[in-house]
Amino acid sequence: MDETGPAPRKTAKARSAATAGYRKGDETRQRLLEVALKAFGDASYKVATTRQIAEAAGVSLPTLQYYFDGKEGLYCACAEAIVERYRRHTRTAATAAAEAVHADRTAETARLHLKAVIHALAEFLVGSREAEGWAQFVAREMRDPGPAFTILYENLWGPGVLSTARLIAQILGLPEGDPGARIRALLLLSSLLAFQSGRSIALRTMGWSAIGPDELAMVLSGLDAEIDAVGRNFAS
Amino acid sequence: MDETGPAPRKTAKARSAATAGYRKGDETRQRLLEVALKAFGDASYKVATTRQIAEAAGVSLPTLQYYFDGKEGLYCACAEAIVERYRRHTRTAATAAAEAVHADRTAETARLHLKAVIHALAEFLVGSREAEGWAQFVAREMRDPGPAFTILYENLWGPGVLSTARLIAQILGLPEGDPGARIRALLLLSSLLAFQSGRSIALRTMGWSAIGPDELAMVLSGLDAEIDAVGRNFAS
DNA sequence: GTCTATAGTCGGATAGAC
DNA sequence: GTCTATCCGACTATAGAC
Repeated sequence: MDETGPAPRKTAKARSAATAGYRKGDETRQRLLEVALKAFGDASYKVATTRQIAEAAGVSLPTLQYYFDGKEGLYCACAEAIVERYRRHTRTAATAAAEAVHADRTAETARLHLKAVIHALAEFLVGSREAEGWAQFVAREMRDPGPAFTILYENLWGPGVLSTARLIAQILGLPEGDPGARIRALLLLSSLLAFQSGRSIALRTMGWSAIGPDELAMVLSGLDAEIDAVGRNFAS
Repeated sequence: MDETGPAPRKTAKARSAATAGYRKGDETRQRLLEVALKAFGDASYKVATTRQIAEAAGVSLPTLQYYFDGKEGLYCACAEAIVERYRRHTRTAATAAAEAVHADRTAETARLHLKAVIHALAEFLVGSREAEGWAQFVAREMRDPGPAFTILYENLWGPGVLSTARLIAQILGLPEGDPGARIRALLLLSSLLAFQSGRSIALRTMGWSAIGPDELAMVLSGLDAEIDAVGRNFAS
């Protein structure tokens, strides 16, 4: 039950690193992965360099080759690590919402759970210092699809958008899978990124120097207002 | 009154290209700029290459050097060109909204103009085929601030967010410059990017193959619903 | 497992002819 | 104004010793 888990992560050439027994070099592998997560968070796939990563990890270039079979293998390993860590961070809210959808199909229950999910996501994306780089990684791969797009779409974006859309459909009284609900889900999730991908703009606009707990609370209340408004009918 | 205007765009070294008279090479310069806009739209500053740009423009590398004093100069010239073209595209809606703010300070007028501004922006960002690359350029520079960040923030993001925030504040009955209104403005503008930066996710989620007039209409109606909800009070 | 040394490629920029 | 030729640095990956 380690950070990365024991199972299926080696590429063909690097298989030997996972032979049964003590696996002496696992710590080196882990250090490389950690450094790479940071590096690929700071810069895109093309711009980040294996030299820089190897140096920061205190190993030489061929070592990286040995464990991950090259730059692309390392990049994809990072994507898988992000998926796994993201799951651990948001499991609670996600399963609670999923159960609620089945247990109590009223609009107000769905609204409460939508708020809970969005709060969890916002806290993860904006609040957690370490998640900042991961979010950048995911956002970049979304905009300029690369070697890890499929991994991230199938494990993060796809399920996330769909479960959000399900909650919104329930609030609006629409059938599951309604296109309008999906659009609203995309708009809502995308607005979250104002304070993540768009951090430099947001800081400058708000006159903040960082997004701490107080700032996060203001953002959350803005998001709540948006969610409160979903599906309300009003005159005029 | 040409595409780029006559005035102050040369760097020190490239000054000679703008000496009085016929300026024989202006057409070459223009061609390079056009190609560069496309190239820097498709790829980031680091990833796009001057070789590729020069070749696509049908000139050699030193020519690029001659007109723009290197890669960075070309990049900033692109940013300035985008600002200028964006202004031409949205002048109408922007000035109308600005006047309305002064003429008629009711919430409903502000709401109508907010819708008009957002529609104009969405049509520009999502609808216009040529703006696609420009939007990518701007979005990238927002996330990873580079040589052109200041140009784009001061001329695009800053004014855009502020005028949106002003309209929202008016709808909400808050004083101009209220932080809550600014947050709502950032959230609203950021949600627009779901169908721009997030195009690959959006297409896949919606099952669309492209965003044509019909799809754009659905997005606009989602945005309208969001705007309609701003500032409404409702009993739970 | 991890290293040194190096191959092979490609990037931006410059010198200097025309 | 625009070119050809070239420099030099940085990158990914491999060969092969330890």
